Amino acid sequence: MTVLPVLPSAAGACCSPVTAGVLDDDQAEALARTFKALGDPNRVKLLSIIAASEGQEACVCDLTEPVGLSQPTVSHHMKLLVEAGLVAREQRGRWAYFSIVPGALDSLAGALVSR
Amino acid sequence: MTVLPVLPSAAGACCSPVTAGVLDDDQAEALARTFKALGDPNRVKLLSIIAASEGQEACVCDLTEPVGLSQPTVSHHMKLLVEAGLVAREQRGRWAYFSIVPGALDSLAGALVSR
DNA sequence: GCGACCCATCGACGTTCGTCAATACGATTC
DNA sequence: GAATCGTATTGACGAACGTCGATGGGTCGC
Repeated sequence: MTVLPVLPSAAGACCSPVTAGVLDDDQAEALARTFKALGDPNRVKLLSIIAASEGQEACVCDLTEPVGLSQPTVSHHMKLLVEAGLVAREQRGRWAYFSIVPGALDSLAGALVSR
Repeated sequence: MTVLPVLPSAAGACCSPVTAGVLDDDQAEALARTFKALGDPNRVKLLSIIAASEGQEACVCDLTEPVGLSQPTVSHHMKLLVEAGLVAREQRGRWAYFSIVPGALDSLAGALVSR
């Protein structure tokens, strides 16, 4: 099926910049949840590795070695990135391919820009 | 003294987008440190309150009530935002005024944009 | 100088996070 | 079906985080 868990948080975040008025609790929490997913060096690095890979996708086996973490730990980080709506997971055969959700980072950047 | 701890992280982050290749450990850690500062709903809200205030600045006394936290907790959050280079602290009389560092959020957004 | 005021720091507490080894699950191959 | 491979989940542990009350340290007005 590969249904993408596109969170309403990301959609809501794109239209309410931090500097455009006082955010309500839901908006602030949605934004913080996404930023928290980027609040770990290994997850940031994982994201950049995927973006720099062939066809913007990579499997866990490609990610374990560059970050120097165990396979379960990488799988855990990837789960968080998927739940944050930043990365999509697609099962092909016995490999799981991860790719960056198009526009996810851009909409997040839109929540930071002053105008 | 009011020396602003302008972190090299912010400067480094502006020129190395996540999607422009595999980040090295220092770049990833610098980015993650900034994102972690935004990984709490109350800090995101504090940031928006400051941005929406008169003259883009506010004192702790203005911030305590909107977020519903105690004064020491707000002070703690503000310290983290200052250390992340997102907010500047200026002591005027017995009040401490906080303001958003110009361009800080924009450069952070630049680290997210795909191009 | 003495209160009153605003803010930062300290110590403490419960919660969440990052990590791993061990194990379980699903798909492929024989 | 059995063995193998890639990945996810579980359980456990120490570390870091968010929060508060209590306290300390400047600054202003009396």
